[in-house]
Amino acid sequence: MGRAPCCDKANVKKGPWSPEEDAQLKEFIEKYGTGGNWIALPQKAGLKRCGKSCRLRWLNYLRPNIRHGEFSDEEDRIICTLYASIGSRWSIIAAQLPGRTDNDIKNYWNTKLKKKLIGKFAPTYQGKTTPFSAILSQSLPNLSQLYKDFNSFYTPTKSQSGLESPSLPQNFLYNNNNNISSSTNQYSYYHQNQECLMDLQYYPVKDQNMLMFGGTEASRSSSDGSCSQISYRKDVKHEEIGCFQGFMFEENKNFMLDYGKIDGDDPLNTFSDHHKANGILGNSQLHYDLAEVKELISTGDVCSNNNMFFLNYEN
DNA sequence: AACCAGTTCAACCGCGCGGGA
DNA sequence: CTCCCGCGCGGTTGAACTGGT
Repeated sequence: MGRAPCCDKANVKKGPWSPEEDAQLKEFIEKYGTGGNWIALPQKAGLKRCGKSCRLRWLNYLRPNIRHGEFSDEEDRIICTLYASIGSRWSIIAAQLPGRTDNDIKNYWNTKLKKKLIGKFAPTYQGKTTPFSAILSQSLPNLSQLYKDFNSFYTPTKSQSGLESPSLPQNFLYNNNNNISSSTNQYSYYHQNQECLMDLQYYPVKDQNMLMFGGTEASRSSSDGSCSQISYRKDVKHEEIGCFQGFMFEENKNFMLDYGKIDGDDPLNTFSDHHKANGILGNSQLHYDLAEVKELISTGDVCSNNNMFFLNYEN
């Protein structure tokens, strides 16, 4: 037994709105407002439409100052930045773009922008073509914020067993952050009122100033002392995108935040395989060093003058 | 001209949330 | 505190459109 329908489905019109209906709705709302009740509005306005349909039509098309048409580069940048940090919260993203609706932005992202980003770069590494997308944030985040972002990117989806954490490199570096335990090297946070712990690994890459930080598996503590392992995936739908990585640059300190592999059944192994395949894990070289990334940015194909961005690797 | 595949985007649907009774 | 109801949101659908053969 489902929820009661919001209107009499048999007596409401569905499908595209006619110009007459548009005019009727517009005229009514301009005259009387919505009255704070969309459900009652169609009857008052003499429309054979569901209240939700009226609301959608008004918000997406009829209300004043709606903008349609091409998105500017600046709008692209804002959408990418926000999507990278909050995911598919279209209404919040829309709030940053005056005149744009959440529906418009959602459609734009799903049909154009996502593809545009994925196809933007195709540099080669060891003979492999590696699509590359870059998304910049407004300002240089501090490490604490970076960890918060990291937290927001992940959500436990299923239990998994049999995964072993890779051993930490000898020259493991510890970052002094409130959420990270120096003794256990675990990042703690709360999900669904339960304390969750994530093992962290730092891998030195390329040079001493560039570090990699990866959360590849985690354990959730239980009251009975048992520990079950959980895999982590992105909260947002990035399955098609593949492995998402973020870099952060500070003066003389270049950090790479690795969000790990997010598709495949075994995040730990795919993470490892992926990075082994690309020569990232351990002391070997990174795809792009700072100079290379700066060069990519300077081509103008991605936004510049920001300090944090996200890279996309596709296998 | 006809057909097909891919793309776009308006609109629908179901669900979670919050406010009021 | 619980229940009900409307709103708002994000995901999905499908008709219309476009481009290629």
